[in-house]
Amino acid sequence: MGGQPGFRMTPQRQAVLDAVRDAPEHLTADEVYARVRAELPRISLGTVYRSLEELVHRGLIGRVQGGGAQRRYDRSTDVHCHARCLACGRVDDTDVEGVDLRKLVASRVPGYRVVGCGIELVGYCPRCVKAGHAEPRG
Amino acid sequence: MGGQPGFRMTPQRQAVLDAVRDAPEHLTADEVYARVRAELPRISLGTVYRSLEELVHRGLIGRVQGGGAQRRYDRSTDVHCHARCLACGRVDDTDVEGVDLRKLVASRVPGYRVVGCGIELVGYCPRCVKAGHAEPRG
DNA sequence: CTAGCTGCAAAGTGTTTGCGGCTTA
DNA sequence: TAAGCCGCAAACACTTTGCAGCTAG
Repeated sequence: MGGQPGFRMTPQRQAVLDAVRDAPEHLTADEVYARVRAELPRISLGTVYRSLEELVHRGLIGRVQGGGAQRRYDRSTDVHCHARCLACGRVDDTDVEGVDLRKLVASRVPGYRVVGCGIELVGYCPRCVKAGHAEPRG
Repeated sequence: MGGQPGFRMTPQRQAVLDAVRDAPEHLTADEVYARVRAELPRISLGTVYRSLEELVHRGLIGRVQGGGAQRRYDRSTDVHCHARCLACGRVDDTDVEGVDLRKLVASRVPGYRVVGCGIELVGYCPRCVKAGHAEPRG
């Protein structure tokens, strides 16, 4: 647990890590920024971006593969499936029946060296369905 | 087949459609732009973006779900899997054993209305493996 | 002392949009 | 003629980066 040389878990990084870990869904950098500012009002957006990438690089958080416009971050670094809302962009974890994720990660693509995978279901989240937003972008 | 009211298949749109259909891999807007300019040197990047979105909207091409920075476009609108290269960003079609795509599209996520899905394998493409680029971003 | 980190602001990258003019049904 | 489209350039949204000062080891 001693960490790695030259890496400091500063208050800023801890706050970013906590924000990602405490969120039930997967946050964008902006959303992390908003949450962290409650605790550290002088933190900059640049620091949030740098911290997120650093934490991904250290394996402490994951980055969501899925294809929304914005990048999202994930408290889990395990392979799992995501559900993404086309109306509001929200991303949640989910399960998919009949898909063996371990097998999937072990998939072979001719000539490729495969190192990971992502499954994404796209649709409309409960909130947007109820709000009648179940149409793409208006 | 008759097309829809108020939609014109202009030379620009045809060229964009052809570029997407003729490419073995999935192109970014920029790559489409470069190809189309060979034929229509005065076309603008804005027109390429507008045409691509229009063609997606008409169901003539697909948009790649996967999570690269740039959006990519796909000659097929069917559900299928993609392999994405972490080094060069290239996206190819691929197959995955043991995954029933029809079942996957029919997946249920509690509360969600699911309308599509994407499976993406990430790794390093043959060219980048051979070139020794099989490390993320340098 | 010095490697590492931060806030700030400017620069990048990829995409969208407003507008005047052109084109085609 | 009018609806639709185009090229151009400016505007946008998100992310990255250069820099000077601060901080912890």
